[in-house]
Amino acid sequence: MAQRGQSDAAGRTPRAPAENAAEITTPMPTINGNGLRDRARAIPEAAVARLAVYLRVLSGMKEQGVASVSSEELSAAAGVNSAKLRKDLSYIGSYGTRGVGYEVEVLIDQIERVLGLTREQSVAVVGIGNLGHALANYGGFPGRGFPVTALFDVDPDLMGVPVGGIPVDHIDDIPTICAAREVTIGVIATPPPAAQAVCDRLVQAGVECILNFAPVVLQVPETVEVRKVDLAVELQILSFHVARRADHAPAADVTPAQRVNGAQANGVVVRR
Amino acid sequence: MAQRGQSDAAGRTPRAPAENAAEITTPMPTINGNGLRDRARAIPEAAVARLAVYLRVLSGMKEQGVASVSSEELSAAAGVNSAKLRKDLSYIGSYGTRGVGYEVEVLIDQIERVLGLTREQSVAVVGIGNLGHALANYGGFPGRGFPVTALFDVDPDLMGVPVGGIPVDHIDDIPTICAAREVTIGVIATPPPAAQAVCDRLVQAGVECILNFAPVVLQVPETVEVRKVDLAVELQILSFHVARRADHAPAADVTPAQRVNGAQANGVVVRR
DNA sequence: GCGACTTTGTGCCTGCGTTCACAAGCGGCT
DNA sequence: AGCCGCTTGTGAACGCAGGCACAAAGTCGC
Repeated sequence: MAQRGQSDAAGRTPRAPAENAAEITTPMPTINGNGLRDRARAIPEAAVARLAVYLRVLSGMKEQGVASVSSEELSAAAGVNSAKLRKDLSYIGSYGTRGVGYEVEVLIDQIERVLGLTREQSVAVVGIGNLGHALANYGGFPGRGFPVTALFDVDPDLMGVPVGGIPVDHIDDIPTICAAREVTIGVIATPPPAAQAVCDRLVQAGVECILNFAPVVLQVPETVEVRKVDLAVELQILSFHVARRADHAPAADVTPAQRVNGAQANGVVVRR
Repeated sequence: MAQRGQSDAAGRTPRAPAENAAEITTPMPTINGNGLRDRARAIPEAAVARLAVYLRVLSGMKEQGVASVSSEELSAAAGVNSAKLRKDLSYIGSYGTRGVGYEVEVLIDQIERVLGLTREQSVAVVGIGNLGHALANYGGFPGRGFPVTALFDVDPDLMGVPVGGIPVDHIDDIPTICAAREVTIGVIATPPPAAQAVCDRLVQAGVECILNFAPVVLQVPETVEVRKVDLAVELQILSFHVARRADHAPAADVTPAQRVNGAQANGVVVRR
């Protein structure tokens, strides 16, 4: 119960959203040091993912010279409901102006701050196959980047060969090199059998966040955050939908002719 | 019938249970009644994603000669709660034997049936850059595959060059070639500016499911299913967690175990 | 300077997905 | 043959996320 109380009833609502969410899940405030950025804890995971999308859209707008944007415009461009967008933004504070909208630059700065993009995150990619190559060259992230500072593989032919400007090292060197280069995010793009071993080495090196492309369930200490991207699963989900359609409406079959590509979205007419 | 009123109150901390209990009214989604496969409609999206994971684990078990498995074992291997696993499986029918477990082969067959893997889904990959190469060569999917039957790009140097055994065609030929090869799933791995145009062509070709790797929000008719994989967003989510940790516990910490988020092991101790 | 208009921020309600706990059911043991 | 232990399948509770709708708050026009 930090400084809540009647302030939100009285007029100002400093950081109300953090309250009602935290109230249920975590009775323990744990406002260590500064109570300022602590509300970041209360942001729902799903909202974080969307914030990243908003950030990209905003970056594009900034480049086009757009200075101000309303929740309606931004939500349309990001493909979400405008109420949801406003709620997402309210998690990180109140940076809008009623009757006007949001200042693009301010919003960009705030989202970057919350997402931790103000300090660069070193990334290590393990497994320099096709996918690893793609990732190593992916350098062009929007706004601040995630510099890939280390590459690893087991293939002797790859050792020392630079890919995307970074030489490849042997996975046995993961602990030393990652620690030395202060890698904070590890990306696993190895064949499935090697993934767990690689993961263990990354953890050993102090990496606390891992993006896993290998189709295996990694076992990690609970201090380590893992996100998984599984191409096969994505395809199978789509396959499910194909099958569902086929079962569901066997009559309305594929008729390419009648399906004129109407750029009809969900009622949203975003042109850009 | 369940006298759970007592046993529940015994070990729980009920907070105002009266309110929400008011209107449960189970939707009753017209499940079975006739045992048709039409109930596939009722499977939650999240459950479908997990079914794909179970399928992979089961395939591995089958190869190792495992004939039968309990929900406890399977859930541990898949990194989920055992109750959740059983509920997921119950969506597709009752194929377990009480007191024993599930027959691996039966489960594999049923999951494949529900996911629509019994008929092969032709996949087209558009954008043969680094990522496109990786996808084109990804052929080795578990169990039944998703044969990649068409590749497209705009680069004249790539035309006709086989990648992963399939020649590359120009994106202008998407409508004809995709229709001819009965492509059901399109994968977009192009640069962002080209994505929407490619998407339109795929839709025009009759493709109803699209996997989008380009960081743009695609506008499609509502008959088309789009799934998005965004590497930058994934990294930014991880970055958020790095930042949260840094703010939260500058020193060695005890992670708030409340969210071991991510479908990873929930304190499940796995052999090895 | 005041009123009307615009847009944000959010309380509340609804619905979905996850979790819990237990009865039903099956096999093996005595 | 009957009981006992194990495991499934599921009804019900719980918590989170999404969406509506409105009051608060600021701007613009007159």
